[in-house]
Amino acid sequence: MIANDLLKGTLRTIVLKLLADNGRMYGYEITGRVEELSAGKIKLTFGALYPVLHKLEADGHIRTETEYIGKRVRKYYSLTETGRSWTEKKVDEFFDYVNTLTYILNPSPA
Amino acid sequence: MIANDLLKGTLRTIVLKLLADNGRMYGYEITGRVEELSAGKIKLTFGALYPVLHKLEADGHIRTETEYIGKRVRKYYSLTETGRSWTEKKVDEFFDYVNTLTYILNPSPA
DNA sequence: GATTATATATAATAATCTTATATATTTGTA
DNA sequence: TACAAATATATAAGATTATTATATATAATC
Repeated sequence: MIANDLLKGTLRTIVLKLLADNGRMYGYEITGRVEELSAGKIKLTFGALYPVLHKLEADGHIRTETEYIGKRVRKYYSLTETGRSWTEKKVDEFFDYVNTLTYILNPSPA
Repeated sequence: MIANDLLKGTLRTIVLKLLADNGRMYGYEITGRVEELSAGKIKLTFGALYPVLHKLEADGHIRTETEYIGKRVRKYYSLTETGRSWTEKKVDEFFDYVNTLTYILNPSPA
């Protein structure tokens, strides 16, 4: 498992990108997908996920639909229009930051 | 300037790596070097830097020497033995995390 | 003489993540 | 059929970490 302090700041971007790629997802599904895609290296806990989802919704980046599977409520999250363009921006920012840091952290830069 | 939320979790690693590459540095110098190496994209503020330096010192990863330049005190920070190996570990962890996230955030993964 | 750059540092606040807790349904197994 | 495990939501207390504001002082430049 990767040192979790690195997750900070990128969690939101991960969630946004997953929704962009998969249309709509529910919370439990998201944590599972992250664990799967990261080969178990990233564990996204609910205590971190739900505040992020609620914040994104409050900011208008995602919307929710509630469905019943039997008697159980399932809450689907999907991107809004603004959320979609914001996701692109966030992903670009991440790679931009990685390029900068790669330069700084590269083995013995002359 | 890069969205600063990405700085979280990596600030400590940046500081450690700079000290590994430059032997010893003082606070003001570190902020300048980060701005220089990142072409102004990363602004490391003092309010963030000093708590990190003091924490690293308290944890035994760095040590300090005080010198007088005229009447002005200058405090140099340098890595300890444990700090040096810890730096390598932290840098490796960063690149490991980047690889994982690059996979997740890559444009439309099938 | 005034401003800018150099140099340290703390405190209040905000944002974000971890860990613990609560609740309830569905499925699989012994 | 009873129990455990998996599915599914969510909040709250606490810890960590960064932002912004503030304080202090010297050296250099205009």
